[in-house]
Amino acid sequence: MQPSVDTGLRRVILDSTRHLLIRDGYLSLSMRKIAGAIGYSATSIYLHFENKDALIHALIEEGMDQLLEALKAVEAAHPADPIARLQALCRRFVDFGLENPEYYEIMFMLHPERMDRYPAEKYRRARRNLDVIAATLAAGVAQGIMDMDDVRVATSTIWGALHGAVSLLLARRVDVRIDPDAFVEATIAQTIRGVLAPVAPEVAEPG
Amino acid sequence: MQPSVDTGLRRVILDSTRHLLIRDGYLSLSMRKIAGAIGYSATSIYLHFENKDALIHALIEEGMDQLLEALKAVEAAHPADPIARLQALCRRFVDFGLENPEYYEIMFMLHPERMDRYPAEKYRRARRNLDVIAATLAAGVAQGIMDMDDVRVATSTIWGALHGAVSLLLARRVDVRIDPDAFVEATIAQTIRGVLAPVAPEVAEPG
DNA sequence: GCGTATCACTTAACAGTGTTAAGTATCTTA
DNA sequence: TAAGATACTTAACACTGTTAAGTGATACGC
Repeated sequence: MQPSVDTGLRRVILDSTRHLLIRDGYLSLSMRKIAGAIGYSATSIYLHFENKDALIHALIEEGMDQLLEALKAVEAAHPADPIARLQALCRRFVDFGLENPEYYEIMFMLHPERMDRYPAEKYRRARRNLDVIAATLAAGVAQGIMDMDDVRVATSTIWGALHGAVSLLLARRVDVRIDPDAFVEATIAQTIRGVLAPVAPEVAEPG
Repeated sequence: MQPSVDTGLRRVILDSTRHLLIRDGYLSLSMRKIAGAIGYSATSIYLHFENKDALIHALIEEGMDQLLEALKAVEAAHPADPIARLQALCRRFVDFGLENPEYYEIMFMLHPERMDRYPAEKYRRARRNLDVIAATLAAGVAQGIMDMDDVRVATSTIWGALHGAVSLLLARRVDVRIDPDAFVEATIAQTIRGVLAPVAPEVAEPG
């Protein structure tokens, strides 16, 4: 589909588009604007990307990889305690969204219909991020400190809760009288609580 | 701003726009398309609405009122038990989103920047929906069967979790191997669990 | 060296968008 | 009957993504 040889311009387009996206937002991102920024005609972009959606897809992939890297780092930093790891993963996900709002928007807030149907292969790429959470939940269940009906479903509900919090914050839909940090804290706390195993009632705590 | 006398055309525009929105989606909604549907020129719409955003705002208000009505009905159906009421409210919210995806999209998934700044008065209108949840939480706390640091924050986190679930489902971002109903069930269950008061440990259950 | 093909790009254009300025009937009122 | 308001229209502007056709340079086979 794309020319197998990377002429260099493809890379330039990607970098420039990312820059414009972060600076001006997705809404004002146009092919002609990108073209102007790189000093080429708008149609030259079509020599390197099938259409605008394909260009955005490429950026989404970059964002997914970036997020995965961040989550992997968190995972490595908390090898022992799945609860602490889950908490740190949640926080990192939320922070990623709040720190990269334009990236988060194209990654998670655009409809597949609005985008050209997001190809299955790229869905898989996105799902790798969830796998980090799923692995943490599985570890928690294995250690007996977490409890849930289905790890896969729980992974998605956690993701949903975090995504809801991030997208409401980004859209400035949360009541201004509520401190955003408190909102995030409460969301994560509720998320963690939802998967904790109930304290074993028959065994008295030592001391 | 708008002519104080409702000429009738304003109402026709609103009805036709709602119809087109539901049938074809927000993405393909254009002023000329609306104009064609009502048999007037596109510019005639501007005699009744300041711009496209104002027209969408009017539909959002309708949607908010519709949702409020639904939530109020749920509230009335569960006057005694705040937990059952909260559960029913959550389900009704999710169902509203899934049953009215196009409405839900303009109501909750459009950015305020993307829209003309959503006027404060209308934010208040939207917030009335949350007040129903907040009142239920307050009732639960008063009865000692719910527990949370801050009712307002908890209201928003619940809303966030539900909104996350709905928007992921609408965007078809949830793993296809996961049953949507199970996903919704788990989300609501987790949401409820997050606000329940811990079972008093010193009092043994009867039997 | 010559002709041809290919590559990387351009210009021009199409069909669409929201929106504004100016024009035109019709109906009301002094 | 003249003036003015009302409710609409047409034409146009500046933008959008995208495609078809054209251009100039470079590479390649003979």
